Amino acid sequence: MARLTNCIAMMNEGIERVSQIIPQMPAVEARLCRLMLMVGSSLEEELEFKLKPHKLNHSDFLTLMILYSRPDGSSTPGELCEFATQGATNMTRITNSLVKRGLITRGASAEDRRRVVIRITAAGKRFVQKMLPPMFPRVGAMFADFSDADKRNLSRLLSKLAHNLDQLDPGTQP
Amino acid sequence: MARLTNCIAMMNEGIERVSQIIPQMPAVEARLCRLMLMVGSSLEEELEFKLKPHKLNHSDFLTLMILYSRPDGSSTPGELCEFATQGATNMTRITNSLVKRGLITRGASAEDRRRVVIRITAAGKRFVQKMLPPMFPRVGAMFADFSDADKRNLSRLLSKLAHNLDQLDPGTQP
DNA sequence: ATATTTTATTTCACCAGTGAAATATGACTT
DNA sequence: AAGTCATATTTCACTGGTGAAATAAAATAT
Repeated sequence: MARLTNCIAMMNEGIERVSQIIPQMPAVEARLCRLMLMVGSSLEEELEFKLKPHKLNHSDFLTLMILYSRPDGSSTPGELCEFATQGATNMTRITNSLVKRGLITRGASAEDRRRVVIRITAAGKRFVQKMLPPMFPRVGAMFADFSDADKRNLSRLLSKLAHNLDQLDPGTQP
Repeated sequence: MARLTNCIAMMNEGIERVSQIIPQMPAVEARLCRLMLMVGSSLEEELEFKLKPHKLNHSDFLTLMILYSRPDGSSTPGELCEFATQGATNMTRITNSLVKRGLITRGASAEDRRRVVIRITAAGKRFVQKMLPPMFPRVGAMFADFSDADKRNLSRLLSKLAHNLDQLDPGTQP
């Protein structure tokens, strides 16, 4: 049975009831937030499902993909934290785990001894090149009935929301 | 500085580079997925930020809100798991924590002794009614520059994606 | 040249979440 | 009536994530 759409229907009912009790609640916006969070959770679950056979989780995968996408295949824990929206603590743990699997290496920085240089290995690159293609059909299938205009619209609306979230964020205000 | 939009820019570059190495990658769809995940993460962070003064996390809040929105203010752990997309293990922990704070109660079911009835308390209702209004301005601000058509479009596209995810999900296929 | 502040990463102890197993109960089959 | 299977929840041991503190190094101020 259709779980996510069911949950969405129940969420709609719940928001409807709460907005009757608290009429000043911005129900349309609250509902959009909730919908975003639910779809996001489901996307994450779908990604973790695809990664499971490779014994990777989302964070491992993202870290590896960031390194793979770099021209020189390297970065630092600090940069990886920023790109992957992870804490330093956790990036240490993630990189430890990937080093252990021989997918990346950890080295000293020539210009700053505080820094660590993380680099994807040849085995890591092969691992990514092997892992990605089987994921493509399901990624395509998620948007099977989206027109080009739909995709552009979704992109525009999400980017706009991202910009608004940046304006709000207390953590990044100067 | 604008963190999320910066990460998005870097993600765009990364996807561009990977799609040059692996031309058969559905880059548009991969980018939309990644964008969804990033915006979702940021929404979650924004929500956790709003909840922090109340010493609640997202799961506690959602569980409490589901109970608050029910006509009779009650549910079972099994139902709560379904609505909140949580495991049974974690729902035990979440409900234990909310019981401890006096926001909900745990009782026996009259018709099925395997079941537990979770009910929001008067204190829990007051807590919700006090907690929600200060959240409204920032919820509204997230969509400050969205037209009504934008909101309807976002809703339509997310619902469509949700439906596609349900079609894909191996966990719920009959 | 020295002291102070800032930055980068790791370690530690903890929190939120999970899968497997245990327990109790209800439904179904024989 | 008894046995088997399914359901609901909790417990246990673990994983992935966090904030605070520790450590080392670089930048800045004096």
